This record gives sequence, C-alpha cells and structure tokens, in this order.
Amino acid sequence: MIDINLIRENPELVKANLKKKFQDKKLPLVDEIAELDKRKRALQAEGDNCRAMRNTLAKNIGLLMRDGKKEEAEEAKRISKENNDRVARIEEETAEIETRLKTAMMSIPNIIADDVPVGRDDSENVQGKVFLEAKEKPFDVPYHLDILESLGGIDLDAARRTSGNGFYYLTGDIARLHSAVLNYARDFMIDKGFTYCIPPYMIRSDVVSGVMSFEEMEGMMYKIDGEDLYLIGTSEHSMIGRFMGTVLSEDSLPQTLTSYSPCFRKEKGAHGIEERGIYRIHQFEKQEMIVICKPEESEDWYEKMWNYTVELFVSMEIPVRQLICCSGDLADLKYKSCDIEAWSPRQKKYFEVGSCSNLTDAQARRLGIRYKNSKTGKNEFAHTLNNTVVAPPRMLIAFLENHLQPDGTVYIPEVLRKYMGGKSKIELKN
RNA sequence: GCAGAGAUGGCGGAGUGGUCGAACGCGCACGACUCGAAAUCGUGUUACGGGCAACUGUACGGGGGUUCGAAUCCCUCUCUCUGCGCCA
Repeated sequence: MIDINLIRENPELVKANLKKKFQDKKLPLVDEIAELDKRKRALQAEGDNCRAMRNTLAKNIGLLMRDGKKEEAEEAKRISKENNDRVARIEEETAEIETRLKTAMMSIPNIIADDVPVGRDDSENVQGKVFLEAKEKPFDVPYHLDILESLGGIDLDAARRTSGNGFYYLTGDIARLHSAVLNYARDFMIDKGFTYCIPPYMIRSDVVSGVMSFEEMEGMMYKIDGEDLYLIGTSEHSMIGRFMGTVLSEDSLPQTLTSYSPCFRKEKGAHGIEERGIYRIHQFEKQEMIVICKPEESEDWYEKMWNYTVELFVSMEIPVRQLICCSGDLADLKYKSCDIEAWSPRQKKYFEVGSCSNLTDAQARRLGIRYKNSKTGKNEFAHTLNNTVVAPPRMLIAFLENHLQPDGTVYIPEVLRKYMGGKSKIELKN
C-alpha cells in the first residue's frame, strides 16, 4: 500500500508507475481515489464539527444536572439527540467511503525503483550478473528424479499413498544432504551477523491478509479447519508478522533475521503441479532471511541480501545468475526484486532457486511496522526486505545435476562435508 | 477442556459514568551542573487523522449495545495470566 499523500500531491507519478507495470486498467482508480479522499475529508470536517458539538452539549448537560436545572437539561438532551442523528448519518457515509477507498488503495502497486527494467511479464526479465561458469556435462544428465532414485533417496509412491501428489519421502544420504544444506545455510547466515529464528508455522488470518493479497491467499494458503489459523507459505509470513503493529526503537534497527521453517503451498492456478519430481510441491523447507531497516538503508540491504545467496551457492560450487525482475512481473507490493537462478546442466538453462525483494514501506504500512525516527521525533514506516537463503528441494535439483559424476555418484563440496559425517560423495544404491 | 483474574502510551502501572488522553514510575529528548562522563536537578514527551492557521476529531484488546455523555455499565469474540484437568 502506498502513501495516499502521493496520490494527493503527485498523481501523475502514480499513473506513470501503473503504465510502467502495464496495469493501465487501474489508471481510473487514481482519480477515483483522489475524489473519494476529497469526499472523505469533507465528511471528516463536517463530522468533526458535529462531534465537537456533541462533546460540548454533553458537558453542559453534566453541569446542568449538577446544578439541579432539570428542565434545561432535558431540553439540551433533546437537541443533543438530534445532533447525534446527524453524526450517525455522517459516520455511515464515512464508513462506506473508507471501505471503497481502502479497497482501491490496496490495488495500487508500490512505486517501483527507477532501475527496474520495463517489461510486460517474466519473459522480459533481464539477466544480471553471472557467477561461476555454467559448464555442460560431458555426459547426459538424467532427470533429477532418476538421479534421486539411483541413489535410493526418494519414495514418491509411498508419499502419494499417504498424502497425495506433491509430497515426497526423502531417505538416507539425500535426506541427510537436505538437512546438511539447511544447517550449512543457517550457519552461513549466522556468520553474516543474522539472528537465527524458528517461527510459528501457523498464523492467524489477520496476519495473512497483512502480508499478502487476497488472491495470493486463496492460491497459496492452507487453512486449519475450525480454527482461525493458516499454515505458513514461507517463514517470511510469520517473521514479518512478528513486528505487526509495533514501533521499533531506532537503535534496534536493522533487524536482520534468518529463519527456518517448512512451507506449505496449495500451488493452485496457472502453473499447478504439472511437473513430475520435486520442483513444485505442497510442502518444502526453507531457510529465509528478512531485514527490517530504516528507509535510507534498504537499497544497500537489498544488494547485500541477494549477494549472500549467491555467495552461498558459489561456496557449494553451483553456478548461478541474478535475474532482474521487470516491471510487469513485479508483485504489487514490491519496489524491486530479483531471482537467483541456478544452472541446470540437464536443461542447459537457469532455473529459479530463490527470490529477493525490497518492499520499501508498502508492507510496513499495511502491517503498521514503524520506528521512532530520532531526527524528526516521528514514528515512521520501516522498510522490509526478504530473500530466500536456500530452499533445499529446489536447490537439491541443482545440486544433483551439477555434482553428478560420470560414474553416477554425486560429489559433495567441501563446505557441506562436516554436516555429512565427512563424506565427499553420495554412493549409488547397492 | 473447566474455574477465576486480566488486556490502558515505547515499557511498567493507576484510574469503576461527566472536571480522563489518562496519575505515578521507567525510558527517551533537551537544558543545568562537569574538563568530560556517571549520578543529580529542571523542562518536555501517547498515537493517528482533518485544517494555512486558530483549532478540532478519533482511539484505553476487536466488534456490537445502553446513555445526552463510556477506559469505566451490558453482550460478544480474541488473546494473556493463575489454579485444576489432560498430555509429554
């Protein structure tokens, strides 16, 4: 949600932003909001006067009653009642206008960064920096499920029986590797100065609607039957929710946190679970990082954050690149965003393994995350950012494909060995 | 799950129908003292909104009600604490 002052003072900027995001159909909303806002303020002035009147009248009645002037008090009560009817009418209209205004404001996207490339959809995203050479293998790289099966690391049949499509059992060294990657990533982030956090895996609906749009909620979130609780789709939800409605002291910023959680997603809609394997599933685990900081620091943190992910992957000897999200592919809450993509030697292309976003104050405004600015003495909205450190099932695909040896074993890079009992490779089954 | 108590500013915590946006304390800001600091003393300090301004409105967990008037009374929901039960 953007600051309504922007629409009051610079509606052209908001419109230009909509055009850059190819959301031209929302253009009339800007003028509509300006009108509603005007009407709301007029009502407010009128209502304020009526309420001021009510307060004065009520005070007088108190005094009259005290002095025992019964009749005068009764007359004042009658006048007050009339005035209250008017207040009620005004408040009714105000409530209606506010609802419309809020709905409209919610669908106005955050102002995007100047350096976001303009493009219609994900096909126009732009490659950023590339890290490590993306080499082709001198042999055919099998589909990741076949690699997993050859290593005795997965049981999809059983998972389908117990839970249906979109779930898996990981076993043996593969399960251990999965945990190893998470543990390594956790320690990696702790070494970067982040605070490790294990958050709730279920959150209430008011938190959910604060951190995402209604459509996202429908398509992603699992609801617990009979309770006002949802399974989190990412720990970002509970991590950011932690600060809902709070005023942080300036010296407690930046909050730099890294969290572990399972993530639960319906994966409804256009893409769905059409792919065989573990690329898109209902339940996976993820190490996440979030930062809450002062506005002037968020650009720097954004750069640092996506680079941490790159550094992590490079340390595991997996080639990656930054893919810069274009204006049309940017979710409405985002100021800028990029994906980190890992190299797939099988597909001979990169695929998404993580996503880093700076939401500036848009998310903080929705959730009421503020900090006391010591210079102005005012409570101001903080900036929020989030980034994937690593999500093992997806990273496992990259890992297996990149570290597969000609003999079918899988190489374990140095940094992970202490989490794998010193092993340097994963052997074939039997 | 049952019973009782409770939810008030950045924090702790008074306040049980009008003079309460809210005592007091902590914290914070500024000033004095000091070579400087600590301690001490003084002043200020709830938030959000409308208005050029004077000024003004709203908010005491959420929602609804009673009343001319609600932090205060009633209903309801949520949460927290204490005891009991249940389960690791």
